[in-house]
Amino acid sequence: MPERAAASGSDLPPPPWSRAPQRPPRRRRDLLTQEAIVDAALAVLDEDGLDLLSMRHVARTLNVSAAALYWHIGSKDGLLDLIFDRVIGEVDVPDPDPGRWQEQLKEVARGTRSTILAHRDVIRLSIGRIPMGPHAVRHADRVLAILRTAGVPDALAVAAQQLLISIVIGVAIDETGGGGHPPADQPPPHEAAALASDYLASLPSDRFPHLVAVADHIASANADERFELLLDLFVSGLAQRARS
Amino acid sequence: MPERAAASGSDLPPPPWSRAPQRPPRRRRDLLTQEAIVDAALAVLDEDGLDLLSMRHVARTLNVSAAALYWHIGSKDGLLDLIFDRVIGEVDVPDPDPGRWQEQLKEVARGTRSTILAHRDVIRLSIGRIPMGPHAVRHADRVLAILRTAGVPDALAVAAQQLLISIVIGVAIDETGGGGHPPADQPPPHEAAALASDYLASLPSDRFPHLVAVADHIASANADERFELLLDLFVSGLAQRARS
DNA sequence: ACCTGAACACCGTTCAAGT
DNA sequence: ACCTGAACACCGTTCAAGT
Repeated sequence: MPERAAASGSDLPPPPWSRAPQRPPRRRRDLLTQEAIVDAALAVLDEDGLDLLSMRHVARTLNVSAAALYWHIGSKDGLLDLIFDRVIGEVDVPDPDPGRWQEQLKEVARGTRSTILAHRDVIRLSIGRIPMGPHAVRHADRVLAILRTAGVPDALAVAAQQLLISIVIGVAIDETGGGGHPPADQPPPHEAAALASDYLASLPSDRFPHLVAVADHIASANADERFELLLDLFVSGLAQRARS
Repeated sequence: MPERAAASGSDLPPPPWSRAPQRPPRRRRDLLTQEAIVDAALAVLDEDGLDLLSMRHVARTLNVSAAALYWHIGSKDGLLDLIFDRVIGEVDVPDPDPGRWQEQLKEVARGTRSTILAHRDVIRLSIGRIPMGPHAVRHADRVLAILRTAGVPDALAVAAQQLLISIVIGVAIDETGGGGHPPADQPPPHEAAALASDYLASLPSDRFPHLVAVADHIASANADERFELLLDLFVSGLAQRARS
């Protein structure tokens, strides 16, 4: 685990429609800081899931009244914005090495996937949030660096950078099916997979011939391999375009 | 818009860990039906968004007490399961035409994308839900039919079917950034895009040289084109694997 | 300047009681 | 069998009041 990228300081101009107030990092010897609140909230997110992430719960964690949080983070949405950017900061992107750009892209994708899986519910939180905090901006710049330094034309580089994220998120969503913090009473991941393929195999094969025929392939499907397959299709296809 | 696939009747065995009770479609001349509740809830989802989709709200829509819903759908999670499967049923999958399998895969992807964009918040609702209702099962079988009839080996077909969904969802999430039903006070989609690229262009170019350099490409990026690019990379790469 | 307590308008769900 | 009303334990947010 790399330490959180500290370079992108908070001295940037505020992104548009930002919902968290800009507060100096620490004034006196107060109990609360934006950072401390984000820490606590992220812990709740990881341990209890998004559904149990309430202002009151986070406040209880910090031995503070719920209303106290509002002075620092403005609103729950503001807090979620901060959490999102914090998590983005956890994935590190290598300095460009033009000869290895295809492999570097894959490394970024793998890193992104693994931090998503480390904070499974961040994916639900991220939907509808345009990533434009300091860490998000830094991340985008560094991925673009890999592509542009390798000679990928700008328009294609922009598309590739955005598609890469989409791909990783899409696959991660599929993988958290049944996993993550279940909405209610779902069984644990592997048991769910077993139940699922049992169910598929039990379906009437005259109505669903193909599904029943491949039920065992579904059961034995490996998420890592599938992800690598997609990365391969994407990156090698991209390289082909970049050449022409 | 095709009518909802009616073939997959409710005479299937219940999927594992189903959270909605199985109720006969309509007993007497009661006020409520599972179907009527799903209709109402889907309307609320489309018009007001997931955050405003509450049992009480749906019940108000139907001139019924909130508690009345529970007899029919068991829980809110059960209702969300039913909505999810209903929406899946809206995308239609063509009968296999082996000579055109690559184009058919793309058609399915485009159809899935457009029904997601027609029910933008369904994507948030879908996370963590394993699609295994009658419509989901039918959908999977028909996509597998296209692949297997074309001679794609089973293991690859299963991977391709799952990756195709992941890809579409991933791209759709990216597109609903700022759109959908905003968490709170975000600006409308195109205004948000303008604000975003203005912000990117305003960043210090010594710290984010690549991002600033391509800010205009980001502003003029076309979601449809990007989607088609990804489809092309995916499907043609897949065809290549299938041949070897 | 930073934080508390109480209040407002909501939630999902249960459960006795009605018909 | 189907539905209501009231209740329980929660929410996010605001706001006067304290220090």
